[in-house]
Amino acid sequence: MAQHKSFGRRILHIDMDAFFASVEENRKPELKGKPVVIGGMGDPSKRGVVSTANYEARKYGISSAMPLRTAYKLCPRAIFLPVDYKAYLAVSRYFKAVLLNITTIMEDVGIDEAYLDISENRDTDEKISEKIKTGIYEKTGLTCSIGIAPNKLLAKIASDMNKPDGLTIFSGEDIENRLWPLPIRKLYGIGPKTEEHLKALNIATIGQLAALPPEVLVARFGPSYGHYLHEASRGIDESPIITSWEPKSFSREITFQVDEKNWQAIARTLAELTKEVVSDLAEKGYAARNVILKIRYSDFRTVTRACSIDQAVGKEEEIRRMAFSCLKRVDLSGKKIRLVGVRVGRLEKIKNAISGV
DNA sequence: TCTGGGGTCCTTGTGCTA
DNA sequence: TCTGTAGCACAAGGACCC
Repeated sequence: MAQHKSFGRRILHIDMDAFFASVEENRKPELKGKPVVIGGMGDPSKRGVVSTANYEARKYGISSAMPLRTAYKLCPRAIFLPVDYKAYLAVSRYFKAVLLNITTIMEDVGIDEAYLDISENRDTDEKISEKIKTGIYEKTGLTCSIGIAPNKLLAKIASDMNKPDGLTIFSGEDIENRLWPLPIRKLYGIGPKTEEHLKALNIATIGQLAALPPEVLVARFGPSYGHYLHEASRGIDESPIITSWEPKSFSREITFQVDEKNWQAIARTLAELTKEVVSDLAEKGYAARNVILKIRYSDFRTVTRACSIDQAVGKEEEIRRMAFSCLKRVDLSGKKIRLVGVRVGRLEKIKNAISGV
């Protein structure tokens, strides 16, 4: 893992605007101005959730992670499309090439986001942003939002402040006036559960969180996360830009269209998923020491069973045998299964691997 | 009634060993 | 030999991210 860390940093966070939906609108101009929802198989009568909704669809209250069926109820006239990951990846490569022209100190964050360390760049923030926005628009026809701040935490919050096609520059002096009035959910790392916990303590804004003694947070959330919350609420973040990393696991999982209780169907699905995971391992040149099975029952209760060995393996029969030994330890008697998944971890790089990626 | 898929990291509980 | 404890590894679950 390559890390870049320095003091007096200028970090830029870039987030593509409604990325999947924008790519679709770009290649199908007839979609422009209409509500567009991307998710699952593109069929709102089937199981799946919203990956991205364009700004027109968001007016109806449709948002990411919402079940497609709910989105359909909110806006039946919306156009529902399946996720075409390959197409979005191709566009992603174009816009990241533009970023690499600015600096090679870039951290990839998924398909539509990135951090850049522009500390050594002599241009002004405005000039750099203009170069990026123009470059990306020329290459892809898409717009993006940019945040620039002394660290990753604040840069990310900044890029979200002025969407779409925005630029927000955040300095250390803005903590009190611009960070503290924001709701706690705007802080990276605070999800629905932590929000609930904090609301129970009458904490609704980042400023109120910053005013809490760190001991209270540590007592409530443990040393690691408690300390993180205290620092983050004060805009403190020393985390480095990570320009390269090794994967820690590969996984595949699938939700059945209708809950399944037939053992053979579950076993068949597990075998198929295992095959795909093994193909990932081979393609990326890894072997695994750990196999984890995941089962979700119809009541959404989720269990996992793991199995480890001393010597890393990459052959399908071996991984499948481990996955099935895990399956035997799960109670399936008369129970309906919603999801089955398999993950391989404790990866070891194989020498002389054939890797096309 | 509804709640995807592919990841990472952290916490907690448990069993082993010194 | 018994008991307590600390450290470690691992399994399982949970929270969060895009």
